[in-house]
Amino acid sequence: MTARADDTGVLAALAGDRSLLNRSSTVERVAEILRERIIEGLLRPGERLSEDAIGRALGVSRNTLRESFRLLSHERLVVHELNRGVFVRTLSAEDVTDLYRVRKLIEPAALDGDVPVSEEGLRPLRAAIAAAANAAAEGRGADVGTANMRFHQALAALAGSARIDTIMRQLLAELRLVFHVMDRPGEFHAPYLDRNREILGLLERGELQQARQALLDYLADAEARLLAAY
Amino acid sequence: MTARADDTGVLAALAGDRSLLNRSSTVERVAEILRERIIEGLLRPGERLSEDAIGRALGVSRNTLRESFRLLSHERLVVHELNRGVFVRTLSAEDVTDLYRVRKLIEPAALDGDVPVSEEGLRPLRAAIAAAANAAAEGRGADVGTANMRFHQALAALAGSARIDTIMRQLLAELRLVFHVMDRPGEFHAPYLDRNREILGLLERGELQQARQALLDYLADAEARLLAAY
DNA sequence: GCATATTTGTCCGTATGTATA
DNA sequence: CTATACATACGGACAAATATG
Repeated sequence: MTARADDTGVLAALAGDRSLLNRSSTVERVAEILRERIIEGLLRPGERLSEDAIGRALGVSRNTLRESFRLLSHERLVVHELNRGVFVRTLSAEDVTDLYRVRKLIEPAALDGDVPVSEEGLRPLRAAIAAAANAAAEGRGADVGTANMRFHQALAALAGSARIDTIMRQLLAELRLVFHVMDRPGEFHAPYLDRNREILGLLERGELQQARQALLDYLADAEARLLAAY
Repeated sequence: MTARADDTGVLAALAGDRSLLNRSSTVERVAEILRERIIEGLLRPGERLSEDAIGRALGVSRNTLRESFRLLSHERLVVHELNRGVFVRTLSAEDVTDLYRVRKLIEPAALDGDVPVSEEGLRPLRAAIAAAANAAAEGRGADVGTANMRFHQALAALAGSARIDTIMRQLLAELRLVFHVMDRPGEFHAPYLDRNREILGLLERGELQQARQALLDYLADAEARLLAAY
């Protein structure tokens, strides 16, 4: 932070917020900020996002902010109601069912091949497990969830498809919205660390079919627990 | 649904004109117009969409138009290049491969169950076949393609998932971009009318596994022919 | 149910930065 | 390198819809 402050500080002073290094538009950066706030639960489901208030808070014009809103609405993180504004999405039990229907389709498919998972494929899986273990040891429940999702993102990535990666990323972002209407979102993920570890172990030993079955069990269990909370 | 109908049903009846009678915003209507133009090939891959020219042509302000562009860029139909504008997307051979990777994942999955396809599920499939046959008989090649895609959209819909429907719709829209860089897009679809008919026949007879295999053959064949054209 | 205040939807003008002929 | 065209972003305006007292 201190090291970067020198570099970006000068550029930021000269070129406003848009530095030469940062090749993204204000619209995209604002969308990124809001996306993060929503995913972290700082902006809670059902909450209205006021153009005036948020535009003022972030120091951007209404027009710019509205473009960001359009991006987020396309990601299903917010809903846009005509003449009423945008609201953080509130998911229904049917949404949960549907999200898991797609997860059960996409994630196991990544393990359908007969060839063992490559070392490059395993690395992000191990990293996610390690991050989850650390977060759990330090009692950071929310971070356990984040690492957990990174594990499953990495699982889907084994399919080697850019579009599947995108689909999976959006599914997991939506799923975050579910956690934020639960009582104790932090506790939800804890039990799954071991199950993910088991899946990873099976993958390392090349037992793809068992890994696939363990994954299916995991998904069925997680879905059932989420639905029970609704 | 029925339990909530008392609360939301009344409200929906009063305020629901929004979703039924009409009333999408200008932004969405403009996006819809552009989406159609792109899908039909009137706006060709690589073409730049000038804010000024299109805004003037459609009679909307640049701010409104830019919001529409954001939606389309999120659908991958256009690419947004910073400070250069938006362009109709041009797909690569890798894109084709990736699109079919996802198709091969999603479409056969809709036939994975053991239960025969319901009558409601078969109806849109038959309608699509009939539309394709009509278009073929009248030499409307482009419409054969449209009907063909509707058939596969209906196939994916058998999964009963709103999100899969959306994913499929976007995949097929992207795929249209591929056809528009080919020499004779109209001719591409003609041979597949019979194959779709075959799939439908197998589904009607409840032979799901054979239908699934025929579908996989279809997809492999279509992918190969598209890649050959690249 | 009404009158008022607030907020969104849309358009316009403009200043600045960026890309390109 | 300059000139030109264009995108980016801002702020103001006003009508229309919605929320509030």
